[in-house]
Amino acid sequence: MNTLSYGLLGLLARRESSGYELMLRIQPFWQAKHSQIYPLLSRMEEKALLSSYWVQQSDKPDKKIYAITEAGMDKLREWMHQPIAPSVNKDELSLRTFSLWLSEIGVSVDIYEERRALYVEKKRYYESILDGIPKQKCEFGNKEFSSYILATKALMMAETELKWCDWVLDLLGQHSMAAAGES
Amino acid sequence: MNTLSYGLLGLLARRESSGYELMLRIQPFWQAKHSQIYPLLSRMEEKALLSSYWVQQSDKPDKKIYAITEAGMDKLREWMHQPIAPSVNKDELSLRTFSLWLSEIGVSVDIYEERRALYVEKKRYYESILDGIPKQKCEFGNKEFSSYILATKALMMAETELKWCDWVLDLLGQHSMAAAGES
DNA sequence: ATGACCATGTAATTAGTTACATGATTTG
DNA sequence: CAAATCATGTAACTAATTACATGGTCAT
Repeated sequence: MNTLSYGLLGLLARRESSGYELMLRIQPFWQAKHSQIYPLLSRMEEKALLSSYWVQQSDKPDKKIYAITEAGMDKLREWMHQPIAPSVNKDELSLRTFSLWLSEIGVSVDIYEERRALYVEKKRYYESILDGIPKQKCEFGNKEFSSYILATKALMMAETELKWCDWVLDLLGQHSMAAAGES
Repeated sequence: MNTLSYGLLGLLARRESSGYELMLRIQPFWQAKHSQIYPLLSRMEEKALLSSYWVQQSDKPDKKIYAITEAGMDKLREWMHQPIAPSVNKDELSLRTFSLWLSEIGVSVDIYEERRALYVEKKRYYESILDGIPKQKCEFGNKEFSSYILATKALMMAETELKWCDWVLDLLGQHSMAAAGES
């Protein structure tokens, strides 16, 4: 049982979902493709941590709905007492930034403008998520509490990254102006 | 050539290093173990992107120093014009937080206290890194500029995560007090 | 003496991506 | 009419981790 499996159990402990839906639901926390999730769900069902049934749909393809079993809930509760691995971040932009001295300023500006737009979008997304969470339920013990603090974190992080992009773009702008003044 | 390889080229474009040192230097941007880096370096040397020589040491084990070749620099410069992949973040704490409603409050407090300590340490680390960068060199075009903006980002992110931990711990504290008042 | 740091490497396994395969419906 | 969304799955490959293997120095 890897971390992703426990993540899927956690999602299914809230509500049953299709593999496709689970793939979408887990994206904010753990980026995994459907080709990794489908075989995992099969193996978890073999171990009786999940059960499933097919739902016929007329307009869309049929779907297989997974639900967590009591054995699955036990596994999930067990996991809650295990040590937590430190986060793994793999950001190509950081590696690229490290070699920025090899780039022209115009190319650099484009890079951070692009990232900036991404974080503006992300910020809007998490703001809308937070709007959808009823605040009176945001207390420890409720499922909404988790969603609330996670969405808040994602929003805070997006805001910080956005601020950083703006700051970098400002530094790059200053440099361009100084270069223009010198010529 | 994967992203990690280009990251290693970027590090070596600044200064030559041993595999062990590269493993340490790349950690802030890309978490990779020595067992992944050593074979990669070998393959990059085979492709003539790197050259190497052994340095005898008396007190410590001998080491193999890698340097980037002109072909390696060309590859690196080429990469600078390629599209940048979005960042991948895999944080077990997020998955765990999602299932927090299954935990007791004491266990939850411990989890965020632990993470808090980690970010306090991280904040201190990046503050010391920033102290070590001469500010007059922090302009676009210098190698120091990259280090400066990357360390600033890491500091900003650590501060945000720290703020979030404090906020969560405050919410958990409020809950404990409310529970005590009710009893 | 126990563990951490330095230093390099390989072998076995698991995790994750890309590509293949299918096919209807909706939106621009 | 092209692209995106919904929906499931497998096959081939690459990336990454864990474990094995060695061995000296230094600090607690």
